[in-house]
Amino acid sequence: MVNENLILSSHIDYTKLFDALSHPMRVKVIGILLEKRRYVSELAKIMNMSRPLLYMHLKKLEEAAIVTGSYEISDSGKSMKYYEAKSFDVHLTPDMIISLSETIPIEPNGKS
Amino acid sequence: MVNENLILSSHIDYTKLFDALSHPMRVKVIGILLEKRRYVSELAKIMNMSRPLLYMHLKKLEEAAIVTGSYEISDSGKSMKYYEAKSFDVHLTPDMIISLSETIPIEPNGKS
DNA sequence: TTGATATGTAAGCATTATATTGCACATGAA
DNA sequence: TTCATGTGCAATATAATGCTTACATATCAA
Repeated sequence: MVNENLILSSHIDYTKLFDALSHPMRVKVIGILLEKRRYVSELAKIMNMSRPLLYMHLKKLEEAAIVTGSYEISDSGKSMKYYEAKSFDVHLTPDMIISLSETIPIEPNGKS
Repeated sequence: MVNENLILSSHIDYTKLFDALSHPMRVKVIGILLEKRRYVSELAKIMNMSRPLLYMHLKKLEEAAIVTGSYEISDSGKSMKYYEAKSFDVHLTPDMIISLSETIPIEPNGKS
């Protein structure tokens, strides 16, 4: 049986993954969500961060498939958006980077 | 004996590391330099990239301590700047991110 | 009805990142 | 001297990020 909460390495967009991990506050968010799922306002309070800014970071994390959000109706009837972190297992080594590097084409002007 | 070509995990600035890896062309550069060291103009030709742009990327990689540059006088007497990639071994797992997350303070406004 | 709490998102602004063009200097070989 | 090749970097333009303030809607409880 496949663990659906684990990101499969073959499906990873590494550029997005590394970009998602390139900001301390996003790493912090992942750390918090790995421990326990949280809804947006709750997370914003913990992080001491405005919701618009938090949304921006969550969007990046979601695009990198590190976290997922889902709506839920609380007992009191309010709509809550819960975020949780997925599991992952990426081994960063020279061989891994060489393999990854070989999948990257060299464009005419070095762009990508 | 310590392998001086290996980045020790205890010395890694992960934000800089991930930021360095967040651009495809930089990953490509690392892949190329892991295979063989190259001097700047040579690398620029391989990458099909202007030197100023390549310098910008190399600067980021150097700040993340993934590559190092050094000058050398060629047989013909010209000054060449050679770049080579260091080795590394980073295991990206939930536990690792949680540990990393715990080192990141929460600032008053979520900044960092 | 008002207040607290949840959602979402638009608009503006400052700062970085990315990428180009152009110039300068040095050396060896033709 | 001129050409090819190596070095470095300034100046500029454009795009993307990061962050704030503000507004809008919805529900429950007082």
